[in-house]
Amino acid sequence: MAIIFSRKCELGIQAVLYLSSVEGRNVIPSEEIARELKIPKEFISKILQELTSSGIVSSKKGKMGGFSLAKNPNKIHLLDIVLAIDGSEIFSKCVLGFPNCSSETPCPMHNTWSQLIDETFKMLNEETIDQFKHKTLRKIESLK
Amino acid sequence: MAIIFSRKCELGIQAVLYLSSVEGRNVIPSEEIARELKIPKEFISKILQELTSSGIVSSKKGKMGGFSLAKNPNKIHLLDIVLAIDGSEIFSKCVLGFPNCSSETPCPMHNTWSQLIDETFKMLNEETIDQFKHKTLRKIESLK
DNA sequence: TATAAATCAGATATTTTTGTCTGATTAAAA
DNA sequence: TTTTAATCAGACAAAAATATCTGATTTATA
Repeated sequence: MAIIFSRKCELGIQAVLYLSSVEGRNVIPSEEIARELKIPKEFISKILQELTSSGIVSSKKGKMGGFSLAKNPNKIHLLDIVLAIDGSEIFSKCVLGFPNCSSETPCPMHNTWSQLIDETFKMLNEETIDQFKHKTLRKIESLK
Repeated sequence: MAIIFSRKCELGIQAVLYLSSVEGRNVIPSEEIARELKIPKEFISKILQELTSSGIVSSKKGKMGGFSLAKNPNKIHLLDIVLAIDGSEIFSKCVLGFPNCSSETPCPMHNTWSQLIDETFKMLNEETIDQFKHKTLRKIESLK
């Protein structure tokens, strides 16, 4: 099966969007994120640990601890999360899997594909997570 | 890691492009395809079997047997190969992995992503493999 | 008709991804 | 100061994707 982002990346984005959508609270325990997004607690806390170490999320240990965004949501781009979890390979890798694909020795699909990937990159790089707040709230609601 | 097409799909496209690029020969044994594309013979013949059963490639058993395209290369679209191997999920699946994503209950990225996926679909659906012949020949050459 | 060269089917092995568990550590609050 | 509720690290388990192996079958040709 073809996929775009790894499952970890999908859930990482979901969790960051969730953190950006809750207002007036300091930190959110992973139990709540898991419950609201209907995903396993252990898995999402693993992912949030990764995002903590890459500086997108920050964590507070101990009782009353949990996770929060490490910076202003208008400074967090979707691209940051994708790069932190899935890396940059998707933007450089040959779509047909040829080992030495480049503009010098392009694969048959190289040019057409580059355009699509460039657009995707731009979108992920331009969109910041604060732009999704209302959409996220609606989506969380629809999961109930 | 993020991916677009599965490895099987990448190699399936490579193999079909290879078959479309050889001229004046009836069938090509998987050993030759594997050698030219520098990939394992057993794996590519497994993939070609799948493409045979979906009518894109045809096979001839026994001595002097091998694989060939089942139809005119200007009738084979990239999309055909993708659908045969990876299925259609990539075109309908929620990019953030939400279970119930649709235009009624869209995820935050739904609209932006739909546009990119539509463009990708169009490209795969419009391009036929005969259009890649010269590019394929050059690429094969670069692998040597 | 025997041999050689190929596909093909199914089983098995390996690797990667996904998900779970356990226990250590931390910090708030009773 | 003890209990409780949380992160965090690392090991482990399960599932999926990727790759290999074996042997049966098919067919051309010597």
